[in-house]
Amino acid sequence: MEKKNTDIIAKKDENLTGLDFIREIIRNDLKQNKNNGQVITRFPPEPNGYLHIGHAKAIVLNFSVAEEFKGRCHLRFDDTNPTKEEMEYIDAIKKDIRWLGYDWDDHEYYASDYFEKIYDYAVQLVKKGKAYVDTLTSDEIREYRGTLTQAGKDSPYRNRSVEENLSLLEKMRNGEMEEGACVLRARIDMASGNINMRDPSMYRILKASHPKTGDKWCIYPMYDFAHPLSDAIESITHSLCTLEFEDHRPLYDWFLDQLSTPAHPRQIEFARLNITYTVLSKRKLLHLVSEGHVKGWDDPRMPTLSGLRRRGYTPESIKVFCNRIGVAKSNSVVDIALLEHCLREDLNKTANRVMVVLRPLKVIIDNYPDEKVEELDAINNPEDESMGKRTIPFSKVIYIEREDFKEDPPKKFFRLAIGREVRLKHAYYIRCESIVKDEKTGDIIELHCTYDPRSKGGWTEDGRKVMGTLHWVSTAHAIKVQVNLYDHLFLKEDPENLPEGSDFTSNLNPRSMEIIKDCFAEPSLKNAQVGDRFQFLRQGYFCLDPDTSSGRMIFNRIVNLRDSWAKIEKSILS
RNA sequence: UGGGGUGUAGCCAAAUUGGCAAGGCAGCGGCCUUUGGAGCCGCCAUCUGGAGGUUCGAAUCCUCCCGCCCCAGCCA
Repeated sequence: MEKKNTDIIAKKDENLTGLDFIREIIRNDLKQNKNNGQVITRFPPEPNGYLHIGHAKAIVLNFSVAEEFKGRCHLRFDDTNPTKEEMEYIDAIKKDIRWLGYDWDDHEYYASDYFEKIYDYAVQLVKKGKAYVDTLTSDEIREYRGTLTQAGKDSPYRNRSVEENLSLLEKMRNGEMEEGACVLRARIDMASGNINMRDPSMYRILKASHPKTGDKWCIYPMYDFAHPLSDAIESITHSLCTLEFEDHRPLYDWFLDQLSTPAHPRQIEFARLNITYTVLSKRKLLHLVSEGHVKGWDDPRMPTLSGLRRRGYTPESIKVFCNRIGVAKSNSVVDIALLEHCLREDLNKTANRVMVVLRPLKVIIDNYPDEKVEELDAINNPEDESMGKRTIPFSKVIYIEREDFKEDPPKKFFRLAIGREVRLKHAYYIRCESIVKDEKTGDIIELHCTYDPRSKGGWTEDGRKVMGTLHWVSTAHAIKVQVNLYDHLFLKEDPENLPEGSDFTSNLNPRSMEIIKDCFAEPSLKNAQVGDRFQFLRQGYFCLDPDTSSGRMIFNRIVNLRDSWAKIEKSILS
């Protein structure tokens, strides 16, 4: 038997608990057979900046709701303000949505596609006496609007005749009026407690060239007028937006009630996403880019989708995250640890393991033959055997991680120290016999070790217990690579939490990026392609950056591995 | 006495609409481990912003109080 839309269990990823309130509303609408059982949503970005993970929440919501209820989701650019919008952003937005894995077929629309229709609707309102041209200055309009606690008062031009309004509106459209000389206003109620209803502006004069319509128009509709009409023209059934538009809803409905449109979509508001240690406002992100605090919109530290992509985030992890945080109406701040958890969860299953030494310390294995090289077997991903195996060259001189040796090992440190034995992953047990220091600085230059030939592959039959396992790389075979270590862009959980007089950039983390130039990677990494993701054993997940050139590979750290030793170390210190 | 929202654990967030507080993250123990990764097991709200009330029974209903968020663009 065919499934009805209402039978669909949403949120496939999650347990079968209640639907979020939006899916609940839609299900009920469907039960009552509203909209002929159709569900059409839309994602309406303004092309004035890059998409960030907050938009991803809206994208995932709109597209997955549409899919779950067998409807569709439109992509519509809300391009009603040519002074801020650019083609560059349109292209970037499309690329980002596709990267997330969504497809809008041919339902790609622009509010500007509807400018003619929207204008006609405006004329209708004027004819009904529900809109008028106001020649008050913008300052005067603000004064007349009143305050939060005091009613506004009517503009002296509020009662112009329909004929005069019509001719004035036409003059606005024809470019016969100066920018700022007048606006078209809805005639609603200057005493409303809801300020949005105090005769809001519908059209303003902007003598600016538009990325799509060029110089065809010199008046542009305001969001509050264009949005409900665009939704209605596309027969959107559920228009999902963020909480700050809640008190615009009466206006949204007012316009649609006054006009006879093909549909009257239902606007539903949900809480926008906030994440700890992160700033998610286009204005602030633009500021970070334009003031050079980051290297661009796609800087791997940015929460933009292009930044996350370059950093190495998988689209899958972002979608899982968006589903896991839920959709509700209370303002919330999600712990960035949840995002990182979703990332690791995905990468753990999909990323090949390789060995890379970030801060090398030379180890000479005294009892290993000088010229001998062995090719040792290594599994690519212990989570998934089907990802295969590779070999790694082993020889007398290797690098290990500097922090894996300690002259004075603290309690619970079970890595290398003089007289101790550890396992080299996939290779042999080695014991540290002596160390060589720089006479002047006292720095450790190299370690002398011996290996146990019976421990080939990393184990022995005698059941000897070896606690530590280190990653390593053969010096003669290693390739030198650059590694960029990233950390949170902001020092404070809430970057907006500032002392009086300073701005959010004072909370920037000065150590959000650390570049390590001379790292040594196992030779198999030679074949890596830009965008490939790996787990550097015991270090974290890394992604080959597009700045990589033939002479220099650059890896971005996507996220570190959970590090329980770091916690132990911290508790020992305190 | 401006309007609109919202309060469930450190952070998100459910609770089939009055039936006895899911789940995830974080944290904490333990097991396991050729990654101090992963995995596995256990613990983590006598209680839903507060105070009253209705009821056999309240996070859900009523009353009052408190906190937090949004709105005074010719931005979206």
